[in-house]
Amino acid sequence: MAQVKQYPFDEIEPKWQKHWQDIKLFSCDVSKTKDKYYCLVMFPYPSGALHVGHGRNYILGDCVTRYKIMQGANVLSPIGWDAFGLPAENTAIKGKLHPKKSTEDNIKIMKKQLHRWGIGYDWDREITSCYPDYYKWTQWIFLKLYEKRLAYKKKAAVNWCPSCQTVLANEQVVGVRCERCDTKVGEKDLEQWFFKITDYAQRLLDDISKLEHWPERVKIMQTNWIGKSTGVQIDFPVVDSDIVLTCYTTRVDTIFGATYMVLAPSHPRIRDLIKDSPDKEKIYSFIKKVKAQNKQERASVEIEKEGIFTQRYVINPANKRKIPLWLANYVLVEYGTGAVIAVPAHDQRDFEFAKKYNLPIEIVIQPPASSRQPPEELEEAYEGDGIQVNSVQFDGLDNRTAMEKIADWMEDIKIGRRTVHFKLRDWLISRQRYWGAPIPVIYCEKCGTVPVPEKDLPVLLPENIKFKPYGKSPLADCKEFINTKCPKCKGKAKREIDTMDTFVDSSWYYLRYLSAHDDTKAFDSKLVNKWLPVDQYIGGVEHAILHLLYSRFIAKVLFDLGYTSFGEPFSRLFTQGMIIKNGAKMSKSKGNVVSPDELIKKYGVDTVRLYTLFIGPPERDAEWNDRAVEGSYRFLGRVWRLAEQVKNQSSVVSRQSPETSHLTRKIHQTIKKVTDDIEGGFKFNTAISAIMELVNDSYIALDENQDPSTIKEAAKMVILLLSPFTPHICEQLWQNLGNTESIFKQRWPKFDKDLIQEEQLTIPVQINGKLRSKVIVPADIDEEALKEKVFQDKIVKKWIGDKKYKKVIVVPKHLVNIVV
RNA sequence: GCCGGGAUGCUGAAAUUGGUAUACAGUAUGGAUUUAAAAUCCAUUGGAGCUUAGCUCCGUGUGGGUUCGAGUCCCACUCCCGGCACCA
Repeated sequence: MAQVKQYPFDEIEPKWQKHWQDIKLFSCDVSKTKDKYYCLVMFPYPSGALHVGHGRNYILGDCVTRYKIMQGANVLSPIGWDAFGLPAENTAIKGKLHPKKSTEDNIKIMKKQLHRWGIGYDWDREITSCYPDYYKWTQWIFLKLYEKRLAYKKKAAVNWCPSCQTVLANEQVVGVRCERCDTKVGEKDLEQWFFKITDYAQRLLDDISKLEHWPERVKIMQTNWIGKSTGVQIDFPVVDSDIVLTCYTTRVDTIFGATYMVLAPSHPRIRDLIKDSPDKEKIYSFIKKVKAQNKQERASVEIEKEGIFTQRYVINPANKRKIPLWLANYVLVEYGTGAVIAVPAHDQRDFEFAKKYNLPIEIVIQPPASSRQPPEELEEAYEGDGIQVNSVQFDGLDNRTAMEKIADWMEDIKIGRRTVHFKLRDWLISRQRYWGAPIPVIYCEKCGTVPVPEKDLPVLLPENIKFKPYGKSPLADCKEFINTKCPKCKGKAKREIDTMDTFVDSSWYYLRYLSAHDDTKAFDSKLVNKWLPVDQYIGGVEHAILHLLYSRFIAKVLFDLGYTSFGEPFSRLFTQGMIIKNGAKMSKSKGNVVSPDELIKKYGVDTVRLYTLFIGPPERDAEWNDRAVEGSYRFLGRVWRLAEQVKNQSSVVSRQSPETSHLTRKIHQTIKKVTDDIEGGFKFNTAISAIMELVNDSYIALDENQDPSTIKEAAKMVILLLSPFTPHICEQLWQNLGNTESIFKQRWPKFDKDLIQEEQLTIPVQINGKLRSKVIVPADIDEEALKEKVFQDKIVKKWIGDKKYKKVIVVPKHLVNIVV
């Protein structure tokens, strides 16, 4: 336990935090765009007190901000609150505290914490998404999408969370459970508002390649989420009927091997197809059985494939063959057309199904000769490439070529057409909830759906409301809200009672910061075009898909509407890892939350910041270790004492050392290392270890009574280099060294190229690849001189003896290897 | 199953991207200082062996390969963590 204070952190921290406020260190004049730098952290949801895991995000952002300020950039570092959302409403239902109140309380707590952490923001630009001056413009965004026909309403089977009493987007269901409250999700049919993000699927996919400075893993996740596939839609006429069933396949080369067709049990045409079937009852009970298994359950377990014959046949238009029509549980109605053409020889699922129900298997792609088998001996489907067989005019082609030729042929004779398919689905934005931005739409008996005119925004959320544990949205009972006049005919009309998904709020907030209090428009196009895209966006990897994809989508819509001149909102993205405690993500429910407040009280905030940064590479998850915090605390004590010592020595007249000392070189090497580590991508952990080395070397120099002015210079550099990480102690020490201006008005130090190399090098000498000796040589030695030196070495002579060497490999400045 | 990421001391982790593996910390042990403790400072802290001022081998999940030289590159595999999942 640290019972003796290393340095008076409790005095200096509040002092400097106040000072930064007084000199308005972080307020940004956005009219000046020279050297602009927009550093953005994902705005937090006000959930209550922050833990050290949250802290990582803000500390990283703060380090970048302070570093860039010292680089001379005009830095915009804003903050706000993603303040709408379910938890506040759930609290209201349980605790009778109004969401507005609880949200404001939480914001107060978190704001205090951010200040206490010493995180620098331009607080004049603070935004809160649940206030009318913000959500007015969220509603405006909705109207713009509506005008562009990118917002539409449709009835859809949606995920229904019985606990939250709200609809969840497919994307928000985790396993079979609600992302937020972990309740098992059911299904319900409702009229819902959607944003047509699928219209942008291709562009969202294409532009991923423009995101040079995004983590590879995030780009891959988004690519997979959009899930593009190209294939062919083929029409299959049903025998003795005028129904035509359309199938989608990505393997049109296997079409001649189709031996049956399968429909999803909820395919819309089933009723028509089986209305005269003798097995009608059996089929209906099968459908009922499959529908009882919800989608997630069907997917999560490797359940047995089951199916039933419909007693109907379809014609394969490629070869006019009559094939049976089945229903099966492994086909999903949500994907493709809900109808699958089954090729058991070349699709494993079809293969298993065919084996079970004794359906024929026919090979149409011949694998390499070695692995050929007759169909009845196959143990699994062959899904690889090969040569076409049994495919009439396409026999002998390789299947990749055949795929194109067959598609051409089908388009020619009009039995099929090429199509592109995306997994991405439209963004469901309706929430049957109170605590969100009301959807600005009015329903009139005469005029139908009428958008609220822009001049009537915002549609205010009524504050006097009753909260009910279940049932309809609280807005449904609020007559003053619902009853209104039609903007068109002035007749009686009702308001939409759904509110918007909070991802809508967060899909455009980064534009609002530039003109946070402008009540005439959502954002200032001129400013936004100068300041965007965001130079550095920092947030948790959990937002890798939803938030980041929606923001990209909205940015593109606003670009298309001519409001902005950029198609991508964030040019550089950093996703930090989670802080783990006892092997799990910190959460209140798991009871493993580490509160920063106590640690800050005990060690000071700089220690907590330093440890958070030193714990490991920021993009990786890291296990929090309370005891290890003390190491960071001790280090800051060492820095403090070093600065105190050089301060006292400052009066000593420095004697010029004839040669550049080791410490001088170390200073410049450290400046280079720290600068490179920050620029090269958030490698704060190694930057800090380099500073630690410089401190250690300074103490050694002190012990050896080396030139005090050099040691003082080293201490000065330690303070400067450390200042983005531990700003409070650095400010104080900077002042102690006799400076009157804030350290953040200082320029980031530059290193001297000539001094970053050692004057002497220790070159390892290998013989046949094994380390045998080391020679010390001048740093600027040339290859020949180095060789000579090596062969004079006693140990080398001993190893080689009289033997002739075959060759000598010299890696300049690195090593010499002699092959004997 | 597929797609990502990873595996290095007792622990968190470094390694100039193919060039002295384990930097910087943490932990532990011993010592100095102290009436005592805390704090501070010093030493040791991958393994084995030896003829122990030191030296020699082995050692980066496993097995192979390329190379003068591999934690790093190639092939095959095992395990762990994320994401997706009967996607036609």
